[in-house]
Amino acid sequence: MTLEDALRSSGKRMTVQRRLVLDAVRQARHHVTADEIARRVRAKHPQIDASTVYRNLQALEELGEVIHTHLDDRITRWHRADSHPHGHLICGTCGSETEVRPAALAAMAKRLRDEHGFAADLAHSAIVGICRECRVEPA
Amino acid sequence: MTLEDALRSSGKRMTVQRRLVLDAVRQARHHVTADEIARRVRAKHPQIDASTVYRNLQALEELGEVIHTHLDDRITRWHRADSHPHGHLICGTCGSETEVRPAALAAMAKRLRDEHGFAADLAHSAIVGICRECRVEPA
DNA sequence: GAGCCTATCGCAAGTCGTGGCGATAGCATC
DNA sequence: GATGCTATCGCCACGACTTGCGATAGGCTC
Repeated sequence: MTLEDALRSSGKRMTVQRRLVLDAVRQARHHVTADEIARRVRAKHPQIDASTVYRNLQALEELGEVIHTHLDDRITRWHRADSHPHGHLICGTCGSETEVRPAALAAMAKRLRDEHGFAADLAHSAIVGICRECRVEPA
Repeated sequence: MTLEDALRSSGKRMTVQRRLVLDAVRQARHHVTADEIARRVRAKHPQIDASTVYRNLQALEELGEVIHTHLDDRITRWHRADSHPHGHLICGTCGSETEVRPAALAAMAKRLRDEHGFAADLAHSAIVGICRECRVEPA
């Protein structure tokens, strides 16, 4: 389904603001915060409000164009929906962040599906714990 | 180690505010929000500020008395450290919340430890996905 | 291309949580 | 029990969102 089809079938519209937010997320290499997106967007259209950015990120997520992730701070990260999926391991001691292949999480996802009928999205929230270095030599 | 020992050895003090916050978390049956704790605390001492509640929850967590958890909203939940540990499965579609025994998550924790040397705390953040009911009959 | 419906916008106010600052009060010592 | 060091307090302002509201502007229809 194209973006136009998705827009039409959900009764949404394409505005200049929505276009700019989508482009900003697509151009970003990795995860970006709403604030970073707002800055990029305002480079061309300075009057665009932060709430517009937030609302468009939500709308674009409903359309399947972007995805958000939670690391262990209070800041939501966004990325394009077609980037390679992966989980995050975050060390609560030193704050280091490691990416893990979905395969490493698939076994647990399968178990949750078998035992609870629950289709887990293990890339949505980071997994918090203690990394190898901090276990050996606590900071 | 008793609470007094823990306080002494970390250079912390026991204030009436800290006592009230700890009691409020201990008396709560399940998870509670900082706001709910603040309300309980203010029932006796109305002048206690929200920031004091937040800072005491942090301090009590460092002392090992309370623990915080993230569900899928932006609100942190607190509970006593000696309650039975468990993970949370949260449906992104209907919002339902299911508790899971740690054993169901232990297999994945082991895999992360073996492959990445990472000691995951799978009770810290809820696991988001789609529950059985919503998979069969999407809302 | 004008008209109409309503999704979306910019603005302002509110929520949850964090951090700085001067005042207060634990608690160890005398 | 008085003294002194400093952890903690209440207050306030900020940061990341969220939400209600009247104004604007997509985009379908004629």
